[in-house]
Amino acid sequence: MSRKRQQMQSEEIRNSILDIAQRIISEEGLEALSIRRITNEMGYSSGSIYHYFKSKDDIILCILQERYQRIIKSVKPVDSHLPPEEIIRVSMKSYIYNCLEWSSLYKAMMFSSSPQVLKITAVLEEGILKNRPAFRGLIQALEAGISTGIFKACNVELTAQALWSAMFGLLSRLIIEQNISKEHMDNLMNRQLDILLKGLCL
Amino acid sequence: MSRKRQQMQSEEIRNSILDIAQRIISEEGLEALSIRRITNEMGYSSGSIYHYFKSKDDIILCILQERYQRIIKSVKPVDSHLPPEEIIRVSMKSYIYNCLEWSSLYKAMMFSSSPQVLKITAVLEEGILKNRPAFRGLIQALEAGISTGIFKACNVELTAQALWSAMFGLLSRLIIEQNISKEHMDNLMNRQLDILLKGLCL
Amino acid sequence: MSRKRQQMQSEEIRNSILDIAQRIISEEGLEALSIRRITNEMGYSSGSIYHYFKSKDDIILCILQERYQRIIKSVKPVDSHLPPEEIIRVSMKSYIYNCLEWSSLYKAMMFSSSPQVLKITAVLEEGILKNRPAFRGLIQALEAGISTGIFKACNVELTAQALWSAMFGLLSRLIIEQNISKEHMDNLMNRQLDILLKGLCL
Amino acid sequence: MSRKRQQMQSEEIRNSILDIAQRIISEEGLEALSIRRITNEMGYSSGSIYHYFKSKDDIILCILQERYQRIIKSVKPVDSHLPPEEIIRVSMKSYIYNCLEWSSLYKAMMFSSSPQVLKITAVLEEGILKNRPAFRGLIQALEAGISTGIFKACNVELTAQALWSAMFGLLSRLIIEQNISKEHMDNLMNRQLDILLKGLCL
DNA sequence: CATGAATGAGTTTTCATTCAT
DNA sequence: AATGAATGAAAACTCATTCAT
Repeated sequence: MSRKRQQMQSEEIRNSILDIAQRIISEEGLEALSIRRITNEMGYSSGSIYHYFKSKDDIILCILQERYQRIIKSVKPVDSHLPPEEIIRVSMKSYIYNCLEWSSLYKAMMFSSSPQVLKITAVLEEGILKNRPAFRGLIQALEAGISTGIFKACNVELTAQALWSAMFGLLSRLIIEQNISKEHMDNLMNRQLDILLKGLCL
Repeated sequence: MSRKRQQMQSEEIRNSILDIAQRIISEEGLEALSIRRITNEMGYSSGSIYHYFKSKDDIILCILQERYQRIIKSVKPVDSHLPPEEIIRVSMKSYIYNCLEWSSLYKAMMFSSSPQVLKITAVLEEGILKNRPAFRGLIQALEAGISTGIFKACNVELTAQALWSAMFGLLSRLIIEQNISKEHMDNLMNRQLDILLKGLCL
Repeated sequence: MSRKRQQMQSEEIRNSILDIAQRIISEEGLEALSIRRITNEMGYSSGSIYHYFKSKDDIILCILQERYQRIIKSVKPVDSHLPPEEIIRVSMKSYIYNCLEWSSLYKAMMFSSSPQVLKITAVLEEGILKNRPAFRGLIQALEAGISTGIFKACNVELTAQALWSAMFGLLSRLIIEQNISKEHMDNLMNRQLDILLKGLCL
Repeated sequence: MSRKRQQMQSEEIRNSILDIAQRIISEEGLEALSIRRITNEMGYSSGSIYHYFKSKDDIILCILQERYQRIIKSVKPVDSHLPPEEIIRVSMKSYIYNCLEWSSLYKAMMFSSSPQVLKITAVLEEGILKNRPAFRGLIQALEAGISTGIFKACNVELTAQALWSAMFGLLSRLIIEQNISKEHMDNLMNRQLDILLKGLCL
């Protein structure tokens, strides 16, 4: 009984460490993350964190793996009755806005070449998109667009990779350059989407 | 005579500092760069670096200006008699291949949000492309395409930003994911360029 | 038990830091104080001081608050039934003798223009004497003298500042010049006080 | 011939070192003085200063000895036909204003307990004022005041020391506390002088 | 399980001084 | 006489990690 309770507590503490660490990374970037800050905010002593994680790197990895996916999943699903172009346009913009809110974490994740992280984030490899639920919507929209004769027939995976990379490039620059006005952001997104969607058509 | 010789040596030492710094940045990222590491690798005391550079930031800036731009400038110019579409296609592919060869340095620079670095690398801000010689070719091609009636009329800067960001996204993923085959790379580039160029047309 | 013991130790270490710092300041001045010197003399690593104080400035502030004020407060209170002139004369002489015993620390503190130090030591600013308990006696004596018709009516704060500065000047020279005989010291103090007190009268 | 000229130059360079050092101390304080700054401002290399002075401390000492007296001497002489009270009042205010303009240098000099400096600055010792030309005016005014029956008979040297120390105290605090308004400064000086001069009278 | 003291290596920068040239 | 490269010690501060308690 008390063991179970302790286990629960232990799990909770682990989670609260991750929560705090995630918040620090999101708000102030990876460089601002320190063991001291986490433990201070928890009201714990600095040594205690080593009961739950074996190193700082371990914490970071856990956040990337356990938390990042929440962000991706939190992108609101788009009404699938809309025309395919509209689905692509809306979902991409929604993805961008969503990730901009977690930009530090997104950046840490998406710019990492660590094999463990790439297991989750890689998208360019051939055949990989089957394992990426987040791409399902995009692929279905492309297929729908092709079958309804709006889009030109094509290699759907390759096209999804090309499209997503384009949007990823814009999102990345928005995150990196930091000071782009909301208005200009919209212009950039719209212009890029106009080009991409026009480019898909017959 | 000996004065001249000293100057030579001085210049050589300055360069070797930049070499070492560049290597560290390329191999381990900007954050891994420290004065101590540079001087240790040179067998110098840490203070001596201040004979050659007035601060760490100064070193970084020099690498940006003296080294990074070499990479950008080493992109072969494209025959300007080609049709605009062709110019865009060829120069973008050439840019990608070129940067892939210096991928570590390129990554360190293009993914940095340091204000100094952004002074050189930022591209999204409104009106900024006038100061980016590297974009001259792209902008001229767009204008040429519009005036010859191949491309639809548009805001040229905005379009250049959208196009370049798209390509930057693909290039970034190629660098980050590392293991993409040459063949698939080409397919991705071609597919993206097909979409983008088609998207520009009337 | 052991917790309590640890706390004791902790308090002792904190005090020994302050002791060492105070000694360095007294013997060699504020500028000679460095974290390294303190920790070296303690046989500790330089970082460890940050367990006890959050910065060097914090240490200085503590010395000011915990140590310097002891000196000021150790000035024996003067029997308030004495005539105001006598109160001023006795308390000023007592202040001088007292501070001469801690002359190095007094000098280090009173000659410092560091903002932190001035927070505690400044006296000339208009309206500041309300916050200086050490001046209460002087001010009360002045007010008493005025109301009993011995002293001429005047701006009491301004007068207190002028009087105290005069005495401070003599004390400072006594500390700086070092070699003044006890007898001559007394002559100087008495002569200055005679002038000052005569100067206050109607 | 050329040797003489070289000697001249050598002397000139020495002086220009002192000039620059004095200016730095006056404008920014002793802590701001560095060999590098001096040589940079002269357009010389850092090593060259050691041909003219054997150390930084040597430079500081020379400034204190060779330059300080200029400041003291630059106090404008007061019209000796004025009444003694007026002479004392005017010359003390003039001394204060003068020294406030060179406050860093004055502070460095007057707060030093170095024997070499004290040879020049000491004033409290018995019998010492005979050797202090700067005190001649004050002593003469006191004697005049006594012989004309305005001031009470007294030990003139002791009185001069007491008066000067009082003024020195106010001046010191003005220098140390830094932020006193011109208006309040005047009030303080006037109040102190009122007390002191009244205190001298019969 | 938790503490908190302690370390030791790390960060950038400054500076007086030396010395071969 | 002058240079300028180089040193080495110093400055304050940070931080992940260890470990006895």
